[in-house]
Amino acid sequence: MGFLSKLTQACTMGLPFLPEDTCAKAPQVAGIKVQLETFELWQQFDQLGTEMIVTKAGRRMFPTFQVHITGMDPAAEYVLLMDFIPVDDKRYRYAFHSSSWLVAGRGDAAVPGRVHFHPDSPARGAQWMKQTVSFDRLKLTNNLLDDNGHIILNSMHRYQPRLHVVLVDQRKDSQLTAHRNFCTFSFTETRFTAVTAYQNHRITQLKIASNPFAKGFRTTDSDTW
Amino acid sequence: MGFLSKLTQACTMGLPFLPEDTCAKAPQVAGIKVQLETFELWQQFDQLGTEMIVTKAGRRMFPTFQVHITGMDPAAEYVLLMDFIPVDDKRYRYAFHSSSWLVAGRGDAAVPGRVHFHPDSPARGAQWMKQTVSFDRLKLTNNLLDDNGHIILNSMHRYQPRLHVVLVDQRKDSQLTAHRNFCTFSFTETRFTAVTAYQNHRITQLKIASNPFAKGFRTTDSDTW
DNA sequence: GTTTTAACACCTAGGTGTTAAGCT
DNA sequence: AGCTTAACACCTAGGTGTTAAAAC
Repeated sequence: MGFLSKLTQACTMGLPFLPEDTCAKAPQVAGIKVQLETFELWQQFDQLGTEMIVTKAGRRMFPTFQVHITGMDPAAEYVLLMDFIPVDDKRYRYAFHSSSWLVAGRGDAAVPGRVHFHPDSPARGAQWMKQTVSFDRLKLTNNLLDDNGHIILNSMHRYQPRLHVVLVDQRKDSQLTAHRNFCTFSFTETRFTAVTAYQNHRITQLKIASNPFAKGFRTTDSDTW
Repeated sequence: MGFLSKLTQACTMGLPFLPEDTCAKAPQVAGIKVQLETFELWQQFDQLGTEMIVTKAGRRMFPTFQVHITGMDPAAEYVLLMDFIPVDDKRYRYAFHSSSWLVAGRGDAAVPGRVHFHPDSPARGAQWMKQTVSFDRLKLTNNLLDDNGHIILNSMHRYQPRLHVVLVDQRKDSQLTAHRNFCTFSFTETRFTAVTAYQNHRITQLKIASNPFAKGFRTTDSDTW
């Protein structure tokens, strides 16, 4: 089995969600620090209840998940990838009259678990640390039969994005040590509800105000963010 | 020294230009066949004397260098890269009155030799063979101090693009066998003169007629290609 | 009634040759 | 004179929320 296949398995199967960063004790990953970029923007969305559009063809996230990394071994090789785990086993619906989310029953059947490898992977620590690492190519879809490698999510369900930093072990015949030499980072500010159409109008307005691609919908009064 | 550094050195230094494809006898590269895509278009340009624009910021090639590959080991890993070698040691100028290229003296000082790695490298044979491999991200520049990793060329000089297919040897502590386990392919139809502005008006017309990005300059009479 | 889809106008981002000015 | 540069209008390609219709 190839490296990526093994890694995919390891990352989608056995990893429990932990609210804090988890690092193995291997010297080349233990010291890694990850800082969420555009943190203030994520916070603004989070306070309103972030929503992310999912479409059949795949939709980018906004805000984009991007991080600044320190503490890697500059010469060592790492793979960076993201996955999304359900926050709970509930389905939600939005009550427009009260402008709030309500639990609408148990979660739907789990979708095919997928991961998104950062396209620069694998690369050396020096490269990852040189500048902001952006996952802007990542797309979300609600198409269970998606054939483009996009992340599949259930609409009206809540998800927590996670970042995994995996050390590529160069030693010949080493068992892939993905279960040991990796770190997992999650930022609770990046949680969101997957939707096919925006529910909370204030989320729509914040997206329009902050996403350059939505500039066409800006009015003078929504410019103040 | 890293893999790519070694490879870069190996490819820019010691490789003599050969008009025919050259393959080492290693079983995983000896059977590789490479077919130039959009061959007819390249031929049309070649018959007129292909010109490629070079700019300070970097300019794509048109036609794009793209190939279809067969005969790889589907499970083996390969790196694909391109370089450009001078066809001769001459400088050219275009005689408008006779619509032909003339030798204008000896070639200028050689530019920094660079290679362009296909961004999907390294990847398995199965991946490379699955669909057309396109080098559309490759850019040509005349800026000797270019900092973007673009291919540096002398304007008014003739060049031959080359494709190198390098087998990535997975064995630990194997000396990098780039000097043995690789193939080089060149297609004489892809030779061109680097220019900062088009010289032959028929080349301009064929570019306008065939490059979608130049559609704005099409007239009804140049549509017939 | 709620959720999803597809077409759409309006953007960003960047690839074209043109053109006029600048360089040597 | 020959060659190069930079601004430009006009494209391609694709990321936005909107909207009305469709699906369930």
